[in-house]
Amino acid sequence: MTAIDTTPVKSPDVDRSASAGPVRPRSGGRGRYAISEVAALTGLSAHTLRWYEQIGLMPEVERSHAGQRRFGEHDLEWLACLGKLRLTGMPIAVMVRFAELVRRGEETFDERREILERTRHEVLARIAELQGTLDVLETKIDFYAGARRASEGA
Amino acid sequence: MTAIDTTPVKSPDVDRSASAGPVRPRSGGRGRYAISEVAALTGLSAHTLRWYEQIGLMPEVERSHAGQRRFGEHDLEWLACLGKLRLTGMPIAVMVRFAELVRRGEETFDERREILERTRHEVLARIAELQGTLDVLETKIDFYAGARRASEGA
DNA sequence: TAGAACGCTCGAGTGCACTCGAAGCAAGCG
DNA sequence: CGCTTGCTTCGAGTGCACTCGAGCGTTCTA
Repeated sequence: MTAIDTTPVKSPDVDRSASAGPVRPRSGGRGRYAISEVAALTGLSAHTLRWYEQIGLMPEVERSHAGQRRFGEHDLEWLACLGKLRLTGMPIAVMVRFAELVRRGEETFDERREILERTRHEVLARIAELQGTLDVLETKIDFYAGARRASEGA
Repeated sequence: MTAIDTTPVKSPDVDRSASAGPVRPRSGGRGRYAISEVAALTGLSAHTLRWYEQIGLMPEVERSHAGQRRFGEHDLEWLACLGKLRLTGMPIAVMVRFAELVRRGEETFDERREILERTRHEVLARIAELQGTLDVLETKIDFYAGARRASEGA
């Protein structure tokens, strides 16, 4: 009951853009990924990954004996979660807040839910807005297409 | 046939946010609006309106004898159009390009249509993306709501 | 006609989300 | 052993879309 802080969005829909070739584990250990591997897997740059940790978006990544980051499966899942939140347009500051709540444990479930519900409303509003622009766009496209037909035919 | 460069999106869905009280015409002339009036009508700041003109987003606003801007109905329609394009998420640079094409006249209908079609695709993609995040969001919200019910009941 | 309110230009500043570079240490291969 | 590759920290730079301020002229209202 303590490991499910991330809400199990197990879908490995990790965005493989910028990945070149198969990712082979660098430092043996089961699910221990070097930063470059995680960069390849997530599409985020190594710089960005370090920055995420620095600002408190990552819980605190394990280090190798030499001090290098070793990301675990758990970290990858969390990054996938962050990716989804980022897609909603959620500002980094809110994601940081959310990450903080996750670190604090189960007593923050309510606030986490509130954040997600607010986000849901914003996403719905944005979708409606975009739907509205679609109508305008299509009207205009039809206008230009019509103008083209008119100047060609007859 | 020369006045319809804007494509007549006549819907006066001008966003009246930030408008305080009724807008009374400042400098008499039929549909001649001062910058503050246009700001109130569109929700854009006077600074932003000047900046839009400066970067070539506005065709070139008329001036009073003293050099103050006097926006016409045509300008308002164009601003409404820009507002819609902005809602699509279109970058300013593309809007500037579009404005330039509008100034160049009817021979640019094709490129205008292309821009709008590209935009339409992007909007559709963005909507799909947001729909995807909605699913995740709802799953997580349900999880937290469920956890709350579990800790309260039984 | 005084004075507040408004508008002008030009250039600098802001906030966001990265993105990059420099200097230096560490790992691992031939 | 030397070399490439990759990692570290820190701080500065980028691109976008505004946003603001200074300093000065104009216009409206009492």
